Amino acid sequence: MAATTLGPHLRPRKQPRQRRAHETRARILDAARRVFEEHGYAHGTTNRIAAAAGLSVGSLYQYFPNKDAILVELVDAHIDAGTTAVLAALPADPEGWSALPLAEVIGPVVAAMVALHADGRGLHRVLFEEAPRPPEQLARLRALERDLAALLAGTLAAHPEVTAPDPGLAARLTIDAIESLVHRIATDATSGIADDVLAAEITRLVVAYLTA
Amino acid sequence: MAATTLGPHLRPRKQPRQRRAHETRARILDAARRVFEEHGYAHGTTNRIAAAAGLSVGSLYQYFPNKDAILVELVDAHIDAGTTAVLAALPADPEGWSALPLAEVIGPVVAAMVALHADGRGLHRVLFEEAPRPPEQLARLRALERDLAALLAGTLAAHPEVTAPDPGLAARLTIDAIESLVHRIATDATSGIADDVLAAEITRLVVAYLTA
DNA sequence: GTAGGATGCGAGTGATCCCTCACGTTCGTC
DNA sequence: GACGAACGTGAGGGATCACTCGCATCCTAC
Repeated sequence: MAATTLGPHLRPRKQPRQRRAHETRARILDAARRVFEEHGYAHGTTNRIAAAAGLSVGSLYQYFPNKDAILVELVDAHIDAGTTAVLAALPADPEGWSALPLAEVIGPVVAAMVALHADGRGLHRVLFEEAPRPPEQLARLRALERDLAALLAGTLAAHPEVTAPDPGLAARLTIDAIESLVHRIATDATSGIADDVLAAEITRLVVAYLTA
Repeated sequence: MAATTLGPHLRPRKQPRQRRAHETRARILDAARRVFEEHGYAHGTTNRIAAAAGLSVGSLYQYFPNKDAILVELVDAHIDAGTTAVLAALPADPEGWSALPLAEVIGPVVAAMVALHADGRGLHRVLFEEAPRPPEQLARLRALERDLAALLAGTLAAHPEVTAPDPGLAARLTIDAIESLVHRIATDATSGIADDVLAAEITRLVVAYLTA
């Protein structure tokens, strides 16, 4: 769960030494979340973030070398939360996956993903679509998805319910379908679809696809 | 297929009277596509667009009142192309949909969507994710999706193969799944999945979901 | 209590970008 | 060929924004 390896231009200026400083750092990240959600990336200015944190810009730049470093930290936190949530939702023993009905493997993962996006709906759009992300972070995301796809492909190949002829392709589409549907619908506040209904329906979709 | 109804701040300054002017307008839109694709929205400056079109900024602003008006026109064109492609891919007679195997209704639509995104991969990301879209245009997109979902829901309810208990929800998820999977994978140049394979697999996914 | 480092401040700098405007060039018409 | 309208030009105004720097204030160790 290591964070993105940062170039020097994205590393914090100095390490906080006093408790006050740690709190200030947290206040900045919190404020950034609110400001980005409300104003979007372009209009989420560092001055606005500092003001929302009850600070001056100068202080903000003591903790983050530039605006994008704040963004990278928010995205990294979200990726970590997602990874943790998915791993926690999976059965502990990978060998046991084949013994469980497919819906009981997929269902909790989808539910975890939906829950992860239930709050801060607008923020996710900003972090993952609107804002430019540094190549290093994109690479990290890609690697994570690749690992997850490989893990899933192995599981699918071994699972008796699965009929998909190409487990690799099926794994890729499964992950993309879950991610993009969750992002698209759970992120849309006007969808009018309850989170649990959405999770159940996405699970139905994926299981149907894999066992067709 | 009317374009987005534009506020006065998005309407063109004047109508082209000479053929040269029409060509200039087209050159600007063409250049904008290339520039947005290469530089993204924020760095796709009007000066760069004008230069890429072999013009000066002043001329650009004779045809478009501001930068966003160019973007609106590009997005509108893409929406229109998508609507046309989907309608053309559907069987002419809506009554006949129930008589056809579901895969033969869904398949051509998916193939049309994939083809629509095969070129200008990066551009779609800029137009539909990165760039801020005016509310009027968002409303138009939503309305289109709502109409399409209603149309599809009716078809699903009448189709003998379909087992989904809630056709409205199923229609919504079907459309979102197709759109978001196409956007995510067809748009990703590094995916390594051939367009026809992708279309076939998305079709499999949707049909499996609807007939599970 | 006091020295020195850590933290906080905010007006200002330089850069970028959208858009305008005063003027030159080309086209269509008679 | 000459006149007016359509079209094209590009330097620069005005605004915004990321980021800096010189200084004030607070904290901690001795």
